[in-house]
Amino acid sequence: MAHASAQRGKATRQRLLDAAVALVSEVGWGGVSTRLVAERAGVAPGVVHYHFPSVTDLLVAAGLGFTGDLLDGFAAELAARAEIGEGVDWMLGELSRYSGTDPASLLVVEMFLASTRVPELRVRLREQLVTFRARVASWLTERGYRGEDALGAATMLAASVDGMLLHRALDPDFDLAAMAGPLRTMLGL
Amino acid sequence: MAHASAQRGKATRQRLLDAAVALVSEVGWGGVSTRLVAERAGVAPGVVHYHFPSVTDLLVAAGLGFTGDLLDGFAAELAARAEIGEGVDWMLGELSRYSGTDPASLLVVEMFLASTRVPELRVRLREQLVTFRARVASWLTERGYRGEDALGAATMLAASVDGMLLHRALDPDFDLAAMAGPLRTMLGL
DNA sequence: GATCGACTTGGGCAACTGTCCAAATAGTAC
DNA sequence: GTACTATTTGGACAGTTGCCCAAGTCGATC
Repeated sequence: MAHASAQRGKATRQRLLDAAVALVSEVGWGGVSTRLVAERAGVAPGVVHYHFPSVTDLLVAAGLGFTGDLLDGFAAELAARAEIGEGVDWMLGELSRYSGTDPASLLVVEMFLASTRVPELRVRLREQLVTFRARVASWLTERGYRGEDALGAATMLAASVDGMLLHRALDPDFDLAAMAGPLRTMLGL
Repeated sequence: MAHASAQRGKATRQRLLDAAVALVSEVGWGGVSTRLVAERAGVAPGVVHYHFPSVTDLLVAAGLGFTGDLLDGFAAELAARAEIGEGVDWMLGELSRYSGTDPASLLVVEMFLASTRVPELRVRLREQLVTFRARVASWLTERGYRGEDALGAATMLAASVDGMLLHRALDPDFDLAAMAGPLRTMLGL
């Protein structure tokens, strides 16, 4: 092999990314420090700036990796449903697994917020979102969506999901089941 | 008068609250420091801890004051509309004034996020939200909402609004007008 | 053996943080 | 004048921050 140290380096880099994902959820985007992420990854503080130009760069890379995987998985699951109603049911079931205060939800909201202050993050997160909306829209169309604007409905759907997560974080009694009616009505079911 | 200094004190306190509201939007909840907020308010750093036990207490008080006023105004405007359709139109028009990256929107999202780590903030912000949802639900009912669960619809509506703000922050091309269709359908119009 | 490259270490640096507090200020009451 | 209260000042304190870097480790190659 080329260099064994290069392989170890890749592994270290990945551990830093994983640690960053976990820590953004726990202490917030701005609460992740060089030493904290290094300790969590089990490496010396200096390693962080060897693998990444700055702490922000590490957080951007880690966050985008996470949301990219999340959206891909979400779109793939939707694609596996033969009817829109089935998809909505699956979606609400899936949504119930995210309390709004779980690590994944917190990371997503942190990224929305950080993207207003980190231009590169905003651009790339937007790309992921635009792609996702398009995939949902074509899924709707292929399943016989009867409304005029499938992309509009997909956009509304994606925004609603994040809004519900946001409100669920605040309100443990948030009635997710009660959302099924309005959601189905919105999609013409 | 009792004490002129007490009156000056109240004014200073208010300037600190105003400065905190502005700064949370600009630099984020975690980015507001003692000296930064003092400088913005035009006072010495020590004043902050004279009027508030901690910087967090200042931020909580400032944020809750802002969202309380915002939700009150929003509910009052809705109440002034005779029909649900009118209310939705007004809402979308109002929403277009919030880009998602404007100070008010950013403050709201910052508060959602901070509330996951500041218990007192979560409890009181939730109270404001629950009250707001109830006001919207009774507004819907009084205007002849035909669905089964007005509170569910109000909850979905409030969550959707915040979700749209979140997504609009990321995507300047977010088509608000295209949301009118799905929204009206959701409310049975 | 020696040499090379990639990676890792741990400490140094200036700048910043929240909180505290002795001292100063100023308006009110006697 | 003195006494009292409320507010304000600016510096002190220990702790943390991002980033940097000389020195070190370690496996691969000659």
